[in-house]
Amino acid sequence: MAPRLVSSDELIDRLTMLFRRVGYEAASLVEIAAATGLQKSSIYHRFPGGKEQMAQEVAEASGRRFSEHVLAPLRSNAPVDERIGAVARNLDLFYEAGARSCLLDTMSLGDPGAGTTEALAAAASAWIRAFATVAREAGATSTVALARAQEAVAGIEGALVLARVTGDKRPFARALKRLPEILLGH
Amino acid sequence: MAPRLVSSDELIDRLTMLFRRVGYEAASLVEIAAATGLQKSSIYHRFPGGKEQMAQEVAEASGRRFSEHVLAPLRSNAPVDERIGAVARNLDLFYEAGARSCLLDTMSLGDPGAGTTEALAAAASAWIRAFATVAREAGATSTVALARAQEAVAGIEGALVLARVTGDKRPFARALKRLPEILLGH
DNA sequence: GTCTATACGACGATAGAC
DNA sequence: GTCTATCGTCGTATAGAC
Repeated sequence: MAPRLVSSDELIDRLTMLFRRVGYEAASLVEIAAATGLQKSSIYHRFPGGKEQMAQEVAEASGRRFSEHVLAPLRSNAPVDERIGAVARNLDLFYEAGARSCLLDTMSLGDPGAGTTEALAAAASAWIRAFATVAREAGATSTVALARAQEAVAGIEGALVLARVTGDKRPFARALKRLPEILLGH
Repeated sequence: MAPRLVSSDELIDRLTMLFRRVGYEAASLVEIAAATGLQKSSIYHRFPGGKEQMAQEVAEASGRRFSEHVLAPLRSNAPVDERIGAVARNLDLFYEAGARSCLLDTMSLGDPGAGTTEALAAAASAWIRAFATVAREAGATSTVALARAQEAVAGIEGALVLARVTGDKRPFARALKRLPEILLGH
């Protein structure tokens, strides 16, 4: 049994980077091999289900990590605005100040398979739910909290699209800055 | 000279629909032929530059039409809030209440060629500029007006991403409803 | 578990008849 | 201008040695 040249975590990491950058369809196996440092057939040994399985595992892992790391401060017992500030800083790192696209966007085009589509939907819902919980703590009804959470997430996703298309990352910075106002009410 | 089975405008229309739905990379020539009702080689007669030329012409035409039709009410001399309301209704039709994705998003992944990328950037800038002009009319400085315009466009683009991923189109409706507040100041 | 080599279908694109 | 037929390449995926 030859030693693993690339750990499972690192493999997912590098695939995640690739899918975020070019999306699902444009990520060819040649690029996947180059990005991971493995040969095509070695990758199939890790993902017998091929590209669809890679996409699904990336989507699932990314949703998990986003929840565990980026959104983690929301579950602390610091003051609400401090928690939101911490999440904003995490988001700035996660999206590299707007330079990196979001998997929810880039992997939801083409035909990445049902499993991936479900994983993306689940990740989006979890994010929105986490934001909505904070809004509720600030006194909003569950309906209003959901709307505020969706507005906040949409603002971030849209700013990332703008950054990719126009190169201007300032809207992303402002979307993060507005986060407290949006979630806590204007 | 055989008669044109599909007019040039209709050809662009159908290609636009396809690219909005699946993006650039996932739009294969087989799908393009099916969507347009022409054979692959007939399409090459119209677009000798192949898929890249199709993408570029679609991006350019879409930017033009968006400016001429969707954003047109902004250039009338009705009261500002009425103009914005008219644009919101146009946007609702253009994006079919959130059911259709935006070309700025779906065609900015993969490698659609330099011409397409430039056309998308130009279209995004024109949209933002049009919104910013309205904000300036409402008394905002040019810096603030730009920020408001970008916030408004990002809100719409993000809501479209959310709609595609989660299936929930309500954030899009709310993004349109917020349009006056955002552009005219809170 | 990784590699080289290869199968083979789908892809973008072209040739040439009508 | 449209079609049928076809080209070469690149795509995903496998086989089998080490």
